[in-house]
Amino acid sequence: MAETETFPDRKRGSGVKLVYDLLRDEILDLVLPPGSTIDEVQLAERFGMSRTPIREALVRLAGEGLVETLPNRSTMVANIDFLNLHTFFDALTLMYRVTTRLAATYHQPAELNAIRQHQARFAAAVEAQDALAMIASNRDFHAAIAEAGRNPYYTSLFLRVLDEGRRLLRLYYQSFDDRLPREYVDEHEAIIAAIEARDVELCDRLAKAHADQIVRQIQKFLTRDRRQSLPL
Amino acid sequence: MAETETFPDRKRGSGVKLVYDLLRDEILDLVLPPGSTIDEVQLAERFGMSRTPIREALVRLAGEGLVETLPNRSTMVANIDFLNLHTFFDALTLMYRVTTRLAATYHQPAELNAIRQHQARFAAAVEAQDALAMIASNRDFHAAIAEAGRNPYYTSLFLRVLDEGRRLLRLYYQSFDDRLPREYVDEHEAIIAAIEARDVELCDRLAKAHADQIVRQIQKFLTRDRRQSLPL
DNA sequence: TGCATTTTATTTGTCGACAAAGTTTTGTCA
DNA sequence: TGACAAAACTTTGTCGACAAATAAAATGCA
Repeated sequence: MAETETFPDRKRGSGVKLVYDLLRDEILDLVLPPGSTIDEVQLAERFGMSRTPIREALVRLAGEGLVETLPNRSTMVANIDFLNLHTFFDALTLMYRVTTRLAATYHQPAELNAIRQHQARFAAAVEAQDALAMIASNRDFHAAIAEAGRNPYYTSLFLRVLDEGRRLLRLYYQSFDDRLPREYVDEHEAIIAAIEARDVELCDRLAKAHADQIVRQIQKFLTRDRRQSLPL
Repeated sequence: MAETETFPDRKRGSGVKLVYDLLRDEILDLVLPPGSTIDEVQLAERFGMSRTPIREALVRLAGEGLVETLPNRSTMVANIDFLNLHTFFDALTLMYRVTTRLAATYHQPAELNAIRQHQARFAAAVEAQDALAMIASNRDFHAAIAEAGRNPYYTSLFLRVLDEGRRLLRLYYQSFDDRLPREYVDEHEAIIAAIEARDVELCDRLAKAHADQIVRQIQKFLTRDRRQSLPL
């Protein structure tokens, strides 16, 4: 039997954010599978509110490409575009490099601290073999680096790319029994050190290597031979 | 006396797009000045519809950063952040380069054609000294190049940056009596040729030079000495 | 049975209404 | 007069209702 959610009385104006955040998480953690339809009325009942705030949350999600709305028809969770993954890898790599470079130049002590905290959480998640926490803290780690780079244009694109990556990584680790690699922890540490040393070129190289590593892992997963798992 | 707009019967679902497109244009052409407040009820009367579709259009505009919404308070046209223009220049330059490079690699004949058409309109606008048309077609020209590059992540960021640039350029040419420079026409032609030749490195250099040129012009405008125009 | 067409049902887009939050005006007292 | 409080007004966020659009079911016909 499913748990019954209860949403206590909330302040006027908080409903949209509540729905938005929850739907967003459910989409990115693949709780809502790509392509599945979203029912406004059902959500309205689930959250105990009218359709108006639900719709606003959906419009915002659509603006970020996490949801697709067909006119006069249902809105559905955005599909993962496996055919054009190379555009994703390309953007991911460039954004890793650019944001890490900028962080080396513009970071301030407090920001480096925030980055370290996310890294600590990331290391703990890897240690505990907690895939969801690892994916989330990895995203936060790189988002914090982008913040330190202080370019809102890059940050917003990077967040979008990282979110898309969150879905891919979830897919990846689901299929490999959630066994998490430790080399990322060390790579993160090296990146932190390079940012602190304000070594732009080293940051660039490390960011590129880090991106390549991730891209390679995902590609390995996508191109692996699935034939032996077919029943005969 | 102001012209009275009339909006004929429209199909169900078209209202949001109508409002969105019009508000967007008015914001980017500085018809709605940055910082000015937006009245939902007034818009609803103006377009002859209820507040619901107006609100949805505003939510979408907020998602693109063209409008800022204060909870329980008015929503206003986003301000231009003059203090952090360098982040804009940085992103603009990088996106010029990246999208032009990708266009050189991935463009197809039809797309090159579209790019040429925008360039023709751009040249005509410069010839006619029509600043608004020139700004719009310049944006379309570079957007078409991004399209040819086929990376939706880059395209979406680039469009956002170009839109922000539309406001800045409008400001620029308003203040200089809308006298339009012709060198951009030639630079555009060179870029087209480089894309057609699929010369990635040349595209990169030309895009960077083009970006630098624009950045320099805007900076010149922003830092010019305004003292002599003060009344004594 | 298989296909086209009408009926019914579901779902979306829009509306008018209303209450909560915020803003301005009015009123009171020092 | 000037500062503070109360009242009146404006604007926003949410709701329930309804009609247009689509999807599903039922019906008719060969």
